Amino acid sequence: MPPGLPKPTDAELEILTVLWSRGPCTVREIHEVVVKRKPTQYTTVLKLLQIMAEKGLVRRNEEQRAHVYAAAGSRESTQKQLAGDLLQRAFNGSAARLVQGALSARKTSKAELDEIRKLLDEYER
Amino acid sequence: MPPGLPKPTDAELEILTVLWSRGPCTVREIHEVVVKRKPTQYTTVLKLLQIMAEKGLVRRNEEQRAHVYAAAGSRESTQKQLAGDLLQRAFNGSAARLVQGALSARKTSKAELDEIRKLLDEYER
DNA sequence: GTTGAAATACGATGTATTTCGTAGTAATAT
DNA sequence: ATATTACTACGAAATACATCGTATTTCAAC
Repeated sequence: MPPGLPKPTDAELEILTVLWSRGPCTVREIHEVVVKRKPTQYTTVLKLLQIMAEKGLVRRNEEQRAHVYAAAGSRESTQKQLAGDLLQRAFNGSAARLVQGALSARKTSKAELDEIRKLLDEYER
Repeated sequence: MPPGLPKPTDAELEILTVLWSRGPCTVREIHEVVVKRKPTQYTTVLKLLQIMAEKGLVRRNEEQRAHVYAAAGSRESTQKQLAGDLLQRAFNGSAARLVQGALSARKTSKAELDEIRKLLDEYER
C-alpha cells in the first residue's frame, strides 16, 4: 500500500482541512483561517506544520521566503484512513453501525440520503 | 440530552468495547481480553478504569472485593458521539463523505449494504 | 550597509495520556 | 495466627500533544 502516513492528531487535522480546501498555503494563510475558529498564536501553527513535515503529513516548498506547505495525503485517502480507524476501533468493523451513528448525530437532508444511496449502488460491484 | 460524557481516548475506548460486549466486568476479566490484543499490565488496566470512573465514563460497584465496572454510556450514544465528532472534524459535516470513507476502507458485504439501505429508509422520516 | 518587517528555528512549558512499580489491604488456606 | 494470594490505591515516569516566547535569519527599502 502507498505511503503509510501516521494518523493526524486533532490539531493536525484542523490544518489539513485548510490545506485541502485552499490548496498549498503559507503559514500565515493557514493561521488566518485557523484563528477564526480558535484563538491561536502564529508560532503555534508554524510549529505544528514543522512537526507535520517531519512526520510526512505535509510537504514543504522552501523556494520562497515564506515556505509553502501542502498536504501530503489526499483528502480522500486521509478520510478513508480516519473512517477505517474509527470503524475498527469503535464499531467492530460494522459499517452499518457507523452509518447509524453518523445519521443519529446530525440531521441529514433527503438530498444527502439520496447521495448515500447512490454510493451504495456504486459499491455494489 | 443525557449527561455529556467526555470523548473517550483510544485506550479508554478499547476498554469500553469490552464492557459493551460482555457487560459489567472486574478488572481481571477486562485485562484478560485486552491483553490478547496488546501486551498490557494488569495495573495499567486498573489505573485506566480508575481514571475513567473519575471522568464518569464507567460506574464502579464496590460491593464485592473485586470491584465491578460497567460502561456509563450506552454503546449507541457513545458511537453517536464519536461518529458525530469525526463527521464534524474530518468530513465537514458531510455524512455522504463519511460513508464513502468507510466503504472504501473495508470491503463491505452485500448484506451489510442492504442493512445500510434499510437504515436510510428509516431515517427518511 | 543599516534598519525594520516578516519569516523560520528552537527551546521550554503545560497538560493529557499511557504505562508500570510498589505498597498496602482484604480474603483465604494452612 | 501466619502465609499466600488476589485485589486496590497511589505515585511516578515516559510519551505525546499543544502552545507559546525568544532568538535568529532573510529580504527589501532606505
